[in-house]
Amino acid sequence: MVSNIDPSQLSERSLRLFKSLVEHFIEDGAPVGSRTLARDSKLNLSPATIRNVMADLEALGLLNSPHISAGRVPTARGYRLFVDSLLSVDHLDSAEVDQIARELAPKDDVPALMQRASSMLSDITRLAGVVMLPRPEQSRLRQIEFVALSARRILVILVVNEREVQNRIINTARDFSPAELQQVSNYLNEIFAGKELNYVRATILDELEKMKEQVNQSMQAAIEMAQTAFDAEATIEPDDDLLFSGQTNLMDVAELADIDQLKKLFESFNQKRDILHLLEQAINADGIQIFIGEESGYDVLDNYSVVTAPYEADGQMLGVLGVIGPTRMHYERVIPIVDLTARMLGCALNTRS
Amino acid sequence: MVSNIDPSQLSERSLRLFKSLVEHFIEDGAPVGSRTLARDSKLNLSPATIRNVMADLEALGLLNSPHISAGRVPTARGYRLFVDSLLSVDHLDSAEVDQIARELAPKDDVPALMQRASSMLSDITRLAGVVMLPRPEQSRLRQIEFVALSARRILVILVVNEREVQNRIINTARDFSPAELQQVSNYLNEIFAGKELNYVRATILDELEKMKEQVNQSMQAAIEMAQTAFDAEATIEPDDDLLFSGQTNLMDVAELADIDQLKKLFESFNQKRDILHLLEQAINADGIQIFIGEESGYDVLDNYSVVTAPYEADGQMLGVLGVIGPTRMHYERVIPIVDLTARMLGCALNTRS
DNA sequence: TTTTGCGCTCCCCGCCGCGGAGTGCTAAAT
DNA sequence: ATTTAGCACTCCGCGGCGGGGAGCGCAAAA
Repeated sequence: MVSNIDPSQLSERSLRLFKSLVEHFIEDGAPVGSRTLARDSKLNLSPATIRNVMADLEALGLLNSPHISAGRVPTARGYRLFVDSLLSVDHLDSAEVDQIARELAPKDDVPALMQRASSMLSDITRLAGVVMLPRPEQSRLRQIEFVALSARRILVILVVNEREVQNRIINTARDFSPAELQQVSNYLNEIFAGKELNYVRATILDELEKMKEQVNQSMQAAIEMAQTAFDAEATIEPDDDLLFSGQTNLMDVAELADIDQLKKLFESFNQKRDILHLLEQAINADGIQIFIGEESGYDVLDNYSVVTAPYEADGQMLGVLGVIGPTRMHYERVIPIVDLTARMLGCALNTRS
Repeated sequence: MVSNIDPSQLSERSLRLFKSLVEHFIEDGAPVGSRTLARDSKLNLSPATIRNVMADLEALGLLNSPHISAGRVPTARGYRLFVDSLLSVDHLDSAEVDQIARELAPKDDVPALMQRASSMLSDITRLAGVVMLPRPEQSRLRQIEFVALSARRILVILVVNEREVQNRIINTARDFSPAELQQVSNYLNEIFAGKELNYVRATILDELEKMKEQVNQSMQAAIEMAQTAFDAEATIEPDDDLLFSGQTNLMDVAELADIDQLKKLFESFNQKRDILHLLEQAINADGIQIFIGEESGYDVLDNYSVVTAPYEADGQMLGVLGVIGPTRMHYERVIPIVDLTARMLGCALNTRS
């Protein structure tokens, strides 16, 4: 990877011109020429001077021109400099703050909250929103409960990691009375509460098999039931831990990009893998992290930028959310929105006690 | 709506030519002219004759030409005649049958099964797949349970309609002991089990408010808790009862359609409303139903056809699934695939006792 | 160091003309 | 009475052409 530009290498004037150019390009999407820049930037300079400056900036890899006689366009490296050192972040107006606060009111369940966070991001920014759901690095079984639906259909409830609840219906070979169920769950909770779920799954078969001989007959059936329960649970892996929304917003903006590229992007949304990897890189960043164009390392994301922020609750990192849009996006608006959303979502998830 | 064409109005020859034309167009997507048709159809006719026939077919509204000197293209009405009276449905080869059977093996939970049905449809047909989930016409509360997570965080479990489980965490104003919780759930089950969920929600506030004065203090708190639980539940409505997949497949095929139209289509997938209405029309059809182009009545679906089939298990209609693609699709393949998938899915859902 | 002036490049757009594909019509053939 | 052949016509798509516009680099002047 090529090193980034240190802004102190450049004169004040170059920086101002560069900033002006990037802003201009973000606004119009058309290559910016020396004349326009001369007109719009406050500095009173002639186009020719500006051309010289631009040639220097191009030599540094901050700009390039699509054609010899077209204006200049920022490169990924250029955006990087812009974002890191030149950008003045917008102050969100209170209407927007209100909207975010309202949408993220902690009034209902976690998945719905995530969903709303994602669609809110895409609505406000008019780009694609994405939220990575809390992926439990390790799942500790907190509690297991059985509820009788009918004599032989039993609802198994697993509470994992404070927040997460999984449930599943199993069928048993014989009838169980509510009292028995209570007994079984007490028993299992005693043994397994606080244990790591994979460990539970890995060892439960052996362990229980051994115990089986030592306990009474009613307990044997119970043990078999537990085996069924955990075995079945093994298939439930939180695979869909990425929520997108507003993908269609990208169809407007991709005036530039052809449909093939768009298709590739959408497909990578569906497969989730690449985006997931990218977001995982961002989870340890403290605060906003931005991947610009080819920086991400995934070629579907060339020409796109991803603005992310991790969110945490109760002092624990939970996941990452963000926005995907063209490199040419209004960073000064998007950044504070993503930032605020992450913090608000954190609050909404906080000590839901 | 304009009446459809009765095939007996037309000569054998016209029908054969028409069929040949439609097949040709489905294959290439280019308007079909008299020369090509003369070459490819078995009938030994000169282009001139065929031109006459085509002019008649156009007068009937089965064909039209994009421009005066272009070939002919089938209209929606034309496709309708083709599909209803001329189409010979493919026999699926056993590999495909196997694939469908394998993917729909009833080995895990209902949502995952639906998801797989949808993505399988889109994979096999290379179009967009859609599955409408069983929408419970009415939700009867079967059972309610409380599980203490900590003293003030309580997991509420609602079992609805035999199959469905909803859960939700609420926070209480004061501590509850497990025994108390048991008491509360017994109490609520006694009153509300078997009642319709909307009714429960509608009346619970009043009812409980009245009772409140008559019971002891511990019960009062319990009642408040129940209010919280049901009130919160009110927001959980099975809204996501439509599963799409393979939307990106449509981006290849839409060579014809511009990106705006595609965007509108994708947006209507997201909003679900229109597609939902359309599928609801199909739920009472017995077997395959096809909406061709403008027939659907939704203008986002102009130029697209929807092939649907309802699926049922245990003798009860559960929902509808299908495929969305360009009007110019290989109906003879898509139809048996949708049909088989619906039947297989029905089997997989059958008596999941 | 900045500006002016100049020549040059390249894109964009409208225009033209042509070949190809296909049509409709009429008159001849079957 | 059909079917076919012939013909004139229409329309699309494409490539080439040319002018206008925007922009650049360079060199010489300020």
